[in-house]
Amino acid sequence: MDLQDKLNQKGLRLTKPRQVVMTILERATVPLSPQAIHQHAIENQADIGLVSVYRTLELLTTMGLVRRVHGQDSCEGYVLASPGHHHHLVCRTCDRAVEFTGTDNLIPLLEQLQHETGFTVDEHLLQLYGLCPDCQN
Amino acid sequence: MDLQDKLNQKGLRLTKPRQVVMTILERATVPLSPQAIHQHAIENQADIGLVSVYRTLELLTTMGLVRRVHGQDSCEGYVLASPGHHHHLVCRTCDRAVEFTGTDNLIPLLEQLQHETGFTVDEHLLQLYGLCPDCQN
DNA sequence: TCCTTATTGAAAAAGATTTTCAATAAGGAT
DNA sequence: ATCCTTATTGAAAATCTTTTTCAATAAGGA
Ligand SMILES: [Mn+2]
Ligand SMILES: [Mn+2]
Ligand SMILES: [Zn+2]
Ligand SMILES: [Zn+2]
Repeated sequence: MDLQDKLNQKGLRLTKPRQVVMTILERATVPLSPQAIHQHAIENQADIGLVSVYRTLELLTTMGLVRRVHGQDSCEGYVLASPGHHHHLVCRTCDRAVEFTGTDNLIPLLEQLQHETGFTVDEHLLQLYGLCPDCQN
Repeated sequence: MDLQDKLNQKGLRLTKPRQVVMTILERATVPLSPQAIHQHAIENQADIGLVSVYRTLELLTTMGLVRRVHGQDSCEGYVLASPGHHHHLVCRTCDRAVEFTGTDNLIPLLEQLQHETGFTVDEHLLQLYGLCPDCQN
């Protein structure tokens, strides 16, 4: 089922801005801010408004097609999200982000914490930072 | 070594805004935004400027005394950071945040990823979200 | 092709953060 | 205790980011 169907199914429409944002994110190797996405669009002769970039990112995020990546200091930007449980490993120098599959490494920790704190834990944010092969020299 | 010394050591000074921000964070149970901190200050008759709150948060963060906590959607705010390796468990309803000690649960995952991706991994961001005991009803 | 209405984009409004700069005060030196 | 240097403050302005409004447009089902 492609983007068109996923949208139409909910009474939503496949529009130029939505296609453009999606394509840009598909090609990106680093998390992109709304501004950066807008810039890319303009450079590719795709004349869409910044407002629509914001609106599209919000939509795609709630649809689970896009994920927000947090930087160490400020919030970095948005990346395409594969379906399922994933996290990101981000290069501190060039910002390149690779996705990795969530494991159950955390389960013992979660259980211990639920026990100790009385909290229930149902979501987590895990991001790793380091240097990509190219940036290690 | 107290805050005074830590600052003086670097040629920096212990000022009213810095004391006030630190005190407010010490008393807080939820991550606070710069605005929220400023508001607290005013309510406590401590007449400091919002600009200084920003500057102080940046300073305390680079000194490692304060940590920025990311929300699930937007960036939440700042909390006091105990020295050492810690993470936060945040209540999705009332925002209460409890700190927990970093464990070595992640080590196998890190090693596997370094191997598979060629990245070196030296930092990570881990935050857990759930419901605190009070908010479970 | 027509019709409904979701969506767009320009402009304005609202909010958040940073820069500037003269006035102030921290704290080492005398 | 008093000076002196200079780090720091805070008001205002500048800048940047995000949201709201609303008339014009264009998806896409009929
Ligand atoms: Mn963030
Ligand atoms: Mn996970
Ligand atoms: Zn890199
Ligand atoms: Zn709670």
